[in-house]
Amino acid sequence: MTDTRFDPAVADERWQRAWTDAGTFTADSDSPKPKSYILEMFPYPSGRIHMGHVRNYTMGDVLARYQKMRGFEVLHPMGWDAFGMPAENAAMEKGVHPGGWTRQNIAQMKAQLQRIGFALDWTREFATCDPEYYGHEQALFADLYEAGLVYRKESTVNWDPVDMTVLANEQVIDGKGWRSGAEVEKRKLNQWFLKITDFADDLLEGLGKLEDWPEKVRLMQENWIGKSQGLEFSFDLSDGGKLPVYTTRPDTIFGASFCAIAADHPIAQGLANDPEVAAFIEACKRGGTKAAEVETAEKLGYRTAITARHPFTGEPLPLFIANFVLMEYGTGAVMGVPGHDQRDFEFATKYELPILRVVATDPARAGDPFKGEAEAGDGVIVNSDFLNGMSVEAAKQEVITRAESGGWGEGRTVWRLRDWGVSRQRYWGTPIPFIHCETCGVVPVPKDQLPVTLPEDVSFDIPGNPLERHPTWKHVDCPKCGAAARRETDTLDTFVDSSWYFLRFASQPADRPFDPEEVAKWMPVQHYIGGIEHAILHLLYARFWTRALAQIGKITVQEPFAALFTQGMVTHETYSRTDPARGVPVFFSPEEVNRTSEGASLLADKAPVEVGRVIKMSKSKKNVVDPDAIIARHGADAVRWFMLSDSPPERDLPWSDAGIEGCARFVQRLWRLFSAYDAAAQGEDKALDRKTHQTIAAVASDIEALGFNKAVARIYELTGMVEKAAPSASRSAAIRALVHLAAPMMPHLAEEAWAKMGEGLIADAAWPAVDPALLVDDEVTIAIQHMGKLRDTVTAPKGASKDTLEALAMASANLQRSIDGAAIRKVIVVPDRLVNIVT
RNA sequence: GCGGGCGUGGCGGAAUGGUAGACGCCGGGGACUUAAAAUCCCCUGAUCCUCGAUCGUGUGGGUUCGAGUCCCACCGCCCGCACCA
Repeated sequence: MTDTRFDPAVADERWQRAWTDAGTFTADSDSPKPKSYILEMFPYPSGRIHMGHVRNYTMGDVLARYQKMRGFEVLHPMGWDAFGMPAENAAMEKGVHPGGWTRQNIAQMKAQLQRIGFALDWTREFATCDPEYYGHEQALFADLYEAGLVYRKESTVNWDPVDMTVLANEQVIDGKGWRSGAEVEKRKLNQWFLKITDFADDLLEGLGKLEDWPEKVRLMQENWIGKSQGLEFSFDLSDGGKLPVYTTRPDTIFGASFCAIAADHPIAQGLANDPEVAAFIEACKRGGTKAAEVETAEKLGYRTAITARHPFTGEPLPLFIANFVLMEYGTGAVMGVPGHDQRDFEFATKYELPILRVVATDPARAGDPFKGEAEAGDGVIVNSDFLNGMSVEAAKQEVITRAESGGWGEGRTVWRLRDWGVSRQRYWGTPIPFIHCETCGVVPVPKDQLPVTLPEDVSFDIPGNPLERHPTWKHVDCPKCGAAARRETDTLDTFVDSSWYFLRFASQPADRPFDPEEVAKWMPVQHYIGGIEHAILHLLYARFWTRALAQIGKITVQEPFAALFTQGMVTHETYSRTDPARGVPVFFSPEEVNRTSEGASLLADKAPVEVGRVIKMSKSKKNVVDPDAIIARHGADAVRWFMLSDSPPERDLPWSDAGIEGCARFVQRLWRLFSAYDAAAQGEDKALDRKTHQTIAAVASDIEALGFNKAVARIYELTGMVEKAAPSASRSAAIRALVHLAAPMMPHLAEEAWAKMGEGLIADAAWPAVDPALLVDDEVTIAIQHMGKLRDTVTAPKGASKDTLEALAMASANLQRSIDGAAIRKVIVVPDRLVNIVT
């Protein structure tokens, strides 16, 4: 072989075409092989692939290629989460159509992904904005409506009066619309909801079985679902009314010294004809909802003339309207127990209300004063009549039992999770397939009329929903009575689109969303890989949607993703200078900067720039490296190798020029080694055989555990050893093994090498078999310790007896010098490991 | 405030309670070359140094023959949630 350099510019494209032509990665549902479904979170088509995508998809790609080599029929698809606001923003800013803009972005990004050589089944590609896709989604939505899992209700939303649209909470910044900057209003609108709360218990329960999900994500979902158990009961009010409250601490009921209701509680509203009350309610509304504001906000209350009668003592408790009580949670009213709730403590201190101790560490301390804060911890109930001496847990039960038998309250489970509002006053989304008729009410669009497609002729020159003001689109006849009716102009939250796409990848008949039997062959997804930012919303919605479809009999699987992996971000240091006039940093991109080991300077003026922290690549900090440029320069395999090296996949990966250059060098180094392959070499090299087989086994288990950085390190080790080895049959076998080990990670290089030493495509080859006999060394290094400190090492045969090892150790001069004649009290021998002498 | 994670060389990081720093990057020295690139070899935690020794995994304790790893307390950084009764 004469090639001394591997040329990715030629090889990458050659093998990408070879895989496409052979249909290498086309998944066959009818294959008798065991199935493996590998999925990465599909991208939003923003226009460019970024390093985060490359890292995400490289990990999935290694798994997919490895699984294929292990004999699995692999489904590894790709598509586009194509609806959403950026397309409408582009339409407004550039005067382009959202559809055209999105399609163009998809074409660009697909070409980019193909240049990285991912083992994707492109025959299953789709975009959520394809009418074929969202039409099936509309059908599923209608099915869920029929099953009672979709409903409409009036709810309060964030309304941007300038853009004339509903905003998600995340789009409200300091009370203003993120685009328009206008003061956001609270509006009551009729909205579509999905009944996710029906599944709250099941979604929570299911988390316990997701053993291959990160603990962190499970906890985040658990907190989000927010199950709490307590007592709901009613106070009799002095004005003759009743006040239902909810508490998780019924055990502290004897410590209650006031009641408080939310500003938008009906009782507070009823008092609002008093101008003082009205003013207080207004003041509460003005209070910000931002985390920082909430934390520092003072507890404020308005004392009404009403009192509430304590259910056990009969004491009258003052009723306050308070700014810290939320109408959305529980009953919008609380009993205040200042001794054992920090908020109530602050409130009681300000308004000089009694602070009673009803829980103490032991009964003798029932009179202890509080030390400036509430005591929310466990203990024994005191100062509480019949509850005295009980544990907190027992007292909770006792109070609930008495309330239930007395008929004035009952045990209740309350969830933090709310039903999922899916209405968006937007154009670029799935039209909600319903028609509003004066006489028939809300009528689903008949299935044979789906999809309800988006009109093409829309304008974005003025704010608001283009569907709403389209001249003809919304005017339709009622499917039931035929009278003139109005089409729903809201579209679905794009999270709906991503809640079932993995099912459509598994099976895509034309006439139905998916085929249940086909889906059952592939689901659940074996490895789902994506960013931690989707820990709650997307992953919770997808789990819910899967359950909902199972409940209405569409599928049998309950959990969509058997294992979840959340990968770290790709980061880069930042380069900046402080603008002397405005005092703010001005950032420079890596291309504008000359980075040396000492520091960094701007290429333009040679003057230094400040090297900032290593943070996530972002346009605003200009610390972005474009994958295309890197691939053009170093080839796809070097980039893939970099993505897998060094950092554990769940942690952040700092990008560096030196790092990618090192990877490119290693690609060439491997190429030289592969080029030196000699099929005819003779002779055995037992040590190398051992190393080869140990490496094959270790790389396999590392990949299976997604420990790509460790697999990479082992490949480096074996490479080093093979390079130093003399020619032999063992060395040739090691080189062949290395091609296989490299194949999932550096597929183009591996194919190029395999073309010269093997048959067919390495992508189709089997993972090399391991000889168990070669996995164990016949010689081991034994550590010789004195008092646990290393004094010497010695080589011994594997499995040597304890006596042999002890004798070997005692013969060590270094050990004897350390012992220095002291009496030996104990000898610890760990076979094949160490000998420790205790004196 | 609540919940979670992480602290190991100049850097990214290895290490079933058993030789800390595998592997990579950076750096230093050398070989080859007219020269450079490429490649190859050696060194590279700190201190004292001749063998070798001492110290060393955020800090302080503890368990153990032996602790980066287990336990307790603390410090720092990062992430998520947050007036959820």
